[in-house]
Amino acid sequence: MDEIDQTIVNLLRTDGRTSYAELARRVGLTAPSVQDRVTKLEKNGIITGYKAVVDSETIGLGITALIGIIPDNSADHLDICERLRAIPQIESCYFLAGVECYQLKVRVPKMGDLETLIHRVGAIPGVAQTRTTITLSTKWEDRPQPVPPEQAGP
Amino acid sequence: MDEIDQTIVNLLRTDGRTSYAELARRVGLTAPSVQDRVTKLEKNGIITGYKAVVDSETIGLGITALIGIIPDNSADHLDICERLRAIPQIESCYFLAGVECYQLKVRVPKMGDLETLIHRVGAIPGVAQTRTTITLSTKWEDRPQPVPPEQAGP
DNA sequence: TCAACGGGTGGACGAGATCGACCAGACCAT
DNA sequence: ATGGTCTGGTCGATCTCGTCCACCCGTTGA
Repeated sequence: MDEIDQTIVNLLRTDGRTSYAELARRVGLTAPSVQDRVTKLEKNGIITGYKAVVDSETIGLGITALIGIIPDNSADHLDICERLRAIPQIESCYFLAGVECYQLKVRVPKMGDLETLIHRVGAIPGVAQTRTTITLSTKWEDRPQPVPPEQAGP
Repeated sequence: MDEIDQTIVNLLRTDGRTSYAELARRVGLTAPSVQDRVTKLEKNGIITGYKAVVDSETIGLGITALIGIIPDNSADHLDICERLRAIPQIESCYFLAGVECYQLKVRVPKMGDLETLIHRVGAIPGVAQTRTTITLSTKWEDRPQPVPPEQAGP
């Protein structure tokens, strides 16, 4: 993970479809060696995939909400996690340090779908309470910040 | 935005580097017509970009936190938003319906950086209070859900 | 009926991806 | 020093892919 790798990662994070030839031009290497580096970055789990970014509203997922979950004492977190994962509308799921020990980011087409979803989450065993907040607008999302310089080892 | 477009979008959301030739095979068209469709999807703002997905921890952004912002009455939201946007560590920013009218998702290398960041956000004019929650683990993030079927028009 | 049009196909050509062979420097044990 | 090995690069050949253009075919509307 040298400086060239960082540049490659930064380029791919802002445009995931950049060709190897183009990357090669940017970093001053040849295409095969860049391809080799990218393959290694993927193998080492640094690059875990590529995604098209889609405007949620225009594809009919106009409503975004954040749902906090407060568990009860008997909560089986493996089970909760598994059941949450089975709900496709939950796009992100964070395990938090706090009373609300999960936060979900969900997207649905209509308010009725959100209501259904909240009931479904609330019905999961171990979930004592949920707290939902509607997002009025997404200012921005998943903006890639540059890879920080490698910190010196111990 | 017919069924074929939906398939293309779903494929590109799960693998943004799928070639046109491969997409063509999947949807049963030829490469040029698929390319044409993708270009139109991009022009119409349905596909807004492509990103490599990177494992934050391995690139040195091991700490993820959620910061809620409670504004004071004098808050100038355009100004707040602009100042927040200038902070690179803020990867996402949602405007919420609630007391905490913004929620930020931030990533930093070390705890010290988070402290600095919280102070910086707290110092923005119009920000009365912040509430930070550390994420202990990210169960999953930005999982693409399939494009919902086009709802019937009015 | 005919022209225009949107959306598709097929072919041609240049650019890109990919593979193998080869090369240079770093490192290590002899 | 010397030779072996390893890593990471280049070069060149080949095959695929992207991209442009001409053409086709069903629909629409005058």
